[in-house]
Amino acid sequence: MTVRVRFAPSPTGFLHVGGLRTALFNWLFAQKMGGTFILRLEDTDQKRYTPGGVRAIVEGLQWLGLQWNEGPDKASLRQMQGDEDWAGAPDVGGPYGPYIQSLKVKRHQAAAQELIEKGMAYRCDCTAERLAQVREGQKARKEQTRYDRHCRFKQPGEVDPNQPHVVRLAVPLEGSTTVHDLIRGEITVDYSQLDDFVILKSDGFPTYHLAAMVDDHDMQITHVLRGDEWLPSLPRHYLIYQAFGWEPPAFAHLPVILNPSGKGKMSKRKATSADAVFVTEFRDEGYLPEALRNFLALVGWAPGSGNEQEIFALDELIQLFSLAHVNPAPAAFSYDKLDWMNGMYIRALPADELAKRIYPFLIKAGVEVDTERLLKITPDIQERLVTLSDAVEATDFLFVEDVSPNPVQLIGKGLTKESTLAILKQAEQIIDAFEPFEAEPLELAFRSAAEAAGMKPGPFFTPMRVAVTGKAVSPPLFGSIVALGREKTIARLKNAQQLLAG
RNA sequence: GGCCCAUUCGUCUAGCGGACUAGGACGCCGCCCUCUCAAGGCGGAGAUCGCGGGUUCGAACCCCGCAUGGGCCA
Repeated sequence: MTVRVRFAPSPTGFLHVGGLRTALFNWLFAQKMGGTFILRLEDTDQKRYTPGGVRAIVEGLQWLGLQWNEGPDKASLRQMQGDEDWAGAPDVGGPYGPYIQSLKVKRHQAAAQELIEKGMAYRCDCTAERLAQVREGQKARKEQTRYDRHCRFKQPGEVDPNQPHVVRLAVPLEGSTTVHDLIRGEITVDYSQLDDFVILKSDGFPTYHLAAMVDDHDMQITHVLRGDEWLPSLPRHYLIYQAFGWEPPAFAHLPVILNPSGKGKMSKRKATSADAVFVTEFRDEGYLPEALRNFLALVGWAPGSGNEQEIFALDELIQLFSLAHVNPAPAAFSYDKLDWMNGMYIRALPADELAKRIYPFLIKAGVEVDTERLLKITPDIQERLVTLSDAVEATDFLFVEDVSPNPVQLIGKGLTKESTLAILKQAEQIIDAFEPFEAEPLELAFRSAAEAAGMKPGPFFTPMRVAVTGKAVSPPLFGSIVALGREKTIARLKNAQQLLAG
């Protein structure tokens, strides 16, 4: 049997890193097993739907390179609440559609009906007031609050199907069930812990429990890899499969991702405002998708067996991935390590490719980019970038008319105004006619100049650096000068001299 | 409150009964390299394997309690 897995997010408007990680593991597992990766939109809970939610999911997955084999087509996307439709909308489709939960409500209702007929579920018309009363009585007696199964033993027809009611699953009154998790092993739960939970709400919509199980079955899902927060409801899900007489898929519950502090689930509210949580934020801050993907693969998973590698090409990741090496313990999200990894990926990029990726970040920052200069400086800033957006600050001096050096920085440590002026003047003269106008020969020339002046290169270069780039910390000086061009360099050297003299 | 899951350096992890003087990575510290900043190289500190009991000739590894953290439900 071929493996079929699914990623089934709610279109809430954002794709959270936790969700992305779940998607990644599903995708990796599918690739590894030569299986099918399915995208399904779980939009049944109307409250959680926000316009643009589908888009956030689609773009997030595509950005990371997680293409699905089956999923919503354009027509059903258009039918969906909110009339989701945009130019880049995916049109994947597949034989087990629709892949949008709200479009299957009829199917879910029929499924509930089927269970009623089988005697595995029943209609319940208990009012909210009665339910509250029962709950309070239980509280007063310090019992577990749960539905008291009042309607379970009513005569057939006693609950009017045409009046508002819910449908509840008839949970076995005694005994226990053993559920299996691929990561944690067997878990036994006593039926007395479960109550007759609702599978169809009074508005006719299915609950998650019913809808997801029916859809998983309809789509012939073989492995459910989902967040660990679903583990407590696994017994209910087994019960639903049993009620229908279906064979349940294999389940694997992935550990949650915790805040960097390790306290509490990773969330926007708990994270420092600067910390990214949503996929779009990582993208906009200049993380490379391949770096985030590599990093995310390592939260909760490691190749194991003595393999200490951490940077993986995609095909290696697929090759090595295994559920057996998923760590069941929750893991804190380390921005430090992500930063390091992003830097590794940036340095591994060919320079022209890097320049291409940097370009949109400069444009977005309002920079008037001179492509030729960008191309020239890229190799010099490559090992200095943590994220792509760092390039804005690293290259700003190249794309403005003038810089405004700070006189205090201009006169470096151990220098005077006079000696600084002399250095700038000399620099101007050397650069004026220097050939070839390339970083290495320039550097050699200036090194001999420094030596002739009886100075170490560092202090000698400082006034030039500040004059040309406007700051004390910059990319390598001669690469910067070459990228800027002879004319502008000389103008800035003159400018700095004027600044000091005046 | 009930139930479920988890627990190895600050963090991510390797480890599946003897190979552990517990390995690697991020971060941190130091040195080297060096035109600033990085990157890179080398080295260092950092874990009585949450605690207590068992099982065993032998336990980070198996079992039981407890504690703590997390999650779900209310």
